[in-house]
Formats: sequence, structure tokens, C-alpha cells
Amino acid sequence: MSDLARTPRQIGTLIQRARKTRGWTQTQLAERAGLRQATISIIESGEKPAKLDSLLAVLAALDLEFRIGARSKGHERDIEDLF
Amino acid sequence: MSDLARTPRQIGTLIQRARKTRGWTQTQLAERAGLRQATISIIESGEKPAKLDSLLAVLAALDLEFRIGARSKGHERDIEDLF
DNA sequence: TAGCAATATACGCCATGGCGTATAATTTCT
DNA sequence: AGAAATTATACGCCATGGCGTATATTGCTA
Repeated sequence: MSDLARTPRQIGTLIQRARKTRGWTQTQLAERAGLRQATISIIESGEKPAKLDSLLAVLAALDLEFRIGARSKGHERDIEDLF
Repeated sequence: MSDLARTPRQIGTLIQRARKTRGWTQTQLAERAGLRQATISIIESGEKPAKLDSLLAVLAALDLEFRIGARSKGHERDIEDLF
């Protein structure tokens, strides 16, 4: 299954969760993605939209990928409340 | 279901397909997303990675969304060949 | 509590994505 | 075939995301 990624903040939260699930530090993820630790921190915070290439590199490092699908309705409210 | 979106080109192709399915022009999609027609043209060509905010705006206009999921393996080769 | 590890923040610089606006090129329609 | 519609390209400008590098802050462990 896959998780909603409609905003930079949602994307950042998902990336942080996946990183921690693997037991990696931001520094380790940065090395695998070819970015700086500071860039990973900014991406995970979701306060600035990252460059697409950076995101794609981070997802690849985490063995994840973007997918595009129809907007889901009923599920939407639940997720908003959780974040 | 959802489609793979690992590269700017894959993303662009999916966006173009969704736009044509709705019978819209690039100008119409641009208006709905708050961007220029030229920007839509560039996004659909996939030759330059678009800004995340632009992509999110375009997907919203098309009633689509990004999702993040585990990388799929077997399915991968089929898609690469199609594009 | 002290020390170490991890994360957040900082700054000048650079490459870049989108802007306004226009137009060239291609596609579609009559 | 010609006109209209649609898409691709252009240019100077601007805001911005990431860089190198460092450091401040926070969290964790012994």
C-alpha cells in the first residue's frame, strides 16, 4: 500500500518515518542519497518544498517511490487529523 | 490503483495522459493550477524537473495526488519498456 | 552530569524553475 | 489548403533550493 503525499510536510513526515524504521541517521540517509545532512533535515521538516530531484534521490535511497493516483476522499479527513 | 512516478519524464507523461483524458488543453490545465501554459508544456515534456509546489498544484487540478510506497520490483521492467 | 551523537540553523554563493510576454512550430479542424 | 487551436521555445529577471562548511541546539547514553 502507499501513503498520501500531498504536501511537503506529509512527504517529509513519511521520509522521516521510513528513515527511522530503518534505524538510520540523517547523515546516513544523506550519504545514500548524495545530499547533505542539512538538506535531509530541511526535507523532513517540510517547511520548504524540496527539489524534485532531491526527493527522488531520497526515496530511491529508502527503496521507496512516488506513485500518482486518484485523490482519495473518505480517507482524507483521517489523515489530516493524524498529522 | 496508482502509477509509477520515479522520474520527471514518468510524471510528465502521467500528467499529460490525465489531462487528455479530461479533454483539457495545456492552457486550461494551467489556469486551474495557477501556472503558465509554457510551464505545463515543460512539465509534460519531463526534460526538466519541475518544482514540487508546481507539481502538487497540477496534480490537485487534475484531482490526483502523489503517494509514497515501497519500490515495486517485478513490475518495473514492464513499465520501463513501455516508456 | 558530562560527553557524544544527532538534528537544526546559518551564510554567502550558484544553478535553476517559473514568471511575463511573445512568438515559432506543430497539430487539428473545416 | 488554409485557418484556428494547441503546444514548444525564447529571453531577461527573480526567488529559491542546495551547496560547502560550520556551528548551535537537542537528545541520548554511561
